[in-house]
Amino acid sequence: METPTARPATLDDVARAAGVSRATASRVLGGYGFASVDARDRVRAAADRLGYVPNITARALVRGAGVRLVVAVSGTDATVLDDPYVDRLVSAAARVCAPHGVGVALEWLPLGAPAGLRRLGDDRSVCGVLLVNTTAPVLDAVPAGLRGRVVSIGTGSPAVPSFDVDNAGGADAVLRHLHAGGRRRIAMVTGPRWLSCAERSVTAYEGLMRAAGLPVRLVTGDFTAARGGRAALEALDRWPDTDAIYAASDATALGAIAALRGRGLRVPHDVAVAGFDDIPYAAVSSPALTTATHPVARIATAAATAVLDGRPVPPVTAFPSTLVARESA
Amino acid sequence: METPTARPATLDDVARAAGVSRATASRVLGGYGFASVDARDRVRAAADRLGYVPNITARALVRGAGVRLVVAVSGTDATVLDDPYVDRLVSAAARVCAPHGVGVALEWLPLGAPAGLRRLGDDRSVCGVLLVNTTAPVLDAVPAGLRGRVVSIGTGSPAVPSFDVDNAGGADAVLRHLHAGGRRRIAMVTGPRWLSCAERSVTAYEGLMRAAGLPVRLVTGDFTAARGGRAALEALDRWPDTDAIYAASDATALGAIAALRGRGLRVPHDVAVAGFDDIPYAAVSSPALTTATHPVARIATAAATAVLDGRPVPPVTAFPSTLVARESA
DNA sequence: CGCACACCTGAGAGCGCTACCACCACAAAC
DNA sequence: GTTTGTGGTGGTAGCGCTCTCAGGTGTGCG
Repeated sequence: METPTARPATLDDVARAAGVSRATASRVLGGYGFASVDARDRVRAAADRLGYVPNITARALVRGAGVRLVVAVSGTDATVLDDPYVDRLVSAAARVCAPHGVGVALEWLPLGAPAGLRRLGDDRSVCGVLLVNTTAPVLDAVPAGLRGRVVSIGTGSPAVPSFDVDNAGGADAVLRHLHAGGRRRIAMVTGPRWLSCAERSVTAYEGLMRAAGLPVRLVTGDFTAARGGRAALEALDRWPDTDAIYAASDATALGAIAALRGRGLRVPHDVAVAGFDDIPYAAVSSPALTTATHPVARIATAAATAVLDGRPVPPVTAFPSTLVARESA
Repeated sequence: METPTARPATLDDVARAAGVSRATASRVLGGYGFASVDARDRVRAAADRLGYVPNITARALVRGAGVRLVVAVSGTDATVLDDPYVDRLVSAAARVCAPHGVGVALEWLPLGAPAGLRRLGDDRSVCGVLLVNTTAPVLDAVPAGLRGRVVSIGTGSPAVPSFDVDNAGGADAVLRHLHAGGRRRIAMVTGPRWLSCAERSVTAYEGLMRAAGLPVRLVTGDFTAARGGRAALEALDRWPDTDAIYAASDATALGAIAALRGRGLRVPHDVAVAGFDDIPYAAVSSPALTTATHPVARIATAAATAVLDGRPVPPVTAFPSTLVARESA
């Protein structure tokens, strides 16, 4: 940490200060090839003294490596980026990427516009892509040049490995809990129907209901609280004897509870409500929300790590979801 | 979008395809200097045909520009990064940075360890820093090389411009609402006391209480729901006649409401509770939370834009906070 | 002694791009 | 005629780094 020069130190500066060539300095600092103990010490001391920080940009250029990881969220419009779920994903990814000198960029990937993905594939500064809210057409549009550098959070495909919570397992756990609590007329407020990974919990719901000889009552939601409230009331209007609502997300569930309360119904006495995600506020809502865990940060961390490592990854990595029984159901 | 070559097109490819020199192609695509209409057309057509995407890395290297924006969150330990507030900040920043080819990295900046900031200043790949949860010592440690590329979210200093919500104004609005509702024995659950920007609402609280001849009742929190619950009970134990709690964050307020309910107290009948932030779940909690807005995304967007633009910025930019009166107070 | 095989080092090419500079053609002004 | 633009163009240096390659020096072995 020498005198504060205007210009940050370069590898050349370090090499000169250590009395070796740039190649040797690079070898020492890069930890590859041979270097005598003496050279090693001198280079390291010089680097330390000058406050040398390798220029990631130059390294990336020569190595042909990328320098940013793009979180691409598909959806019909850019409001998909406003979701707290996306916030957590991006934040966790950014945390993983920081030590590698990689930055995270957040982009909206319009549904049915494969040009965006193609551009990402032709962009050499992109070291990887995290596809969020993927659908099959999006996965089919992944250019060959991107293979191995792209993973999906949610639905996967043979070409694109996926990381996700075990949607079916979580739905299963919640619905069994509802059933064990004596609920029989369970309506489900879904996520957006075009979102293939969200459909897995719908499928699980339908399967379980049919197997138990119970009625299937589906109302479409979009993971938001506002829509959740409207959807819950819609369900009650269509099927007044509904005694439980299974919401595809905690936000939806919280919205449903508020709407039910607004109509004078007691939760869980009149209608039980359960969600999915176990967001921080689920524990402190009134009534405290029964839900299933969704380890978003762990999923994002694993996905980002996979892309950064570049090692082959199993086609599907499902993170278990466990029931959190509280008061609302 | 020609045949999918294994190697993404470079500027050389485009120049060759257009029958001009690399310099001319660069000029056309970069939109600077002279170029004949003919050359312009040919270059643009070639670029389009080859699916050319400029390599940000190479451009950054030659321009001496950075390629990532670091969100540095100070705190005693890395758990500060788990805050939903940080998630929103990072996500909004990443959204702003994406079109510029800049990625966002999230780092923990240990309190009292200026080496981290110094390293950031010596890192040529860093185009800017967003300091979060700043304290005066951290601001004093900002190296000269970083000046003009660093802004603070929260407390500022003469050398580092700041962007923040109008903490005092928000506190003021909430406390006046509490007072207008007849509350007189108002306890405040603060944020972490070392966090200078959070202290501004404490100061506002103290000022207002003193001016109104009301007792000052402070309990320390840390913005989390869990701590908020414990702090609320602590306040009630120390001052049993407390009729309102002003929480420094919505999470704190939600935790307080849950804890109060657990003790058989009714909100707002027995104790009114108000928060600060207006998070999405404030509207759907039971009772719906009275709070003041905190436009986190707008703040982060403005801060990131300021760093990216590199233009001088006023020392303090305060975003107004407005009261959102709901049921809890 | 010759040869192989370590270990160690520096020269230098080149990643893809920008931007400085020299240059050319042509027209207008002196 | 010469000078001075002015629009258009290409050559090329060089950003900071990695890594190949050629060339050392020293040791063990036939």
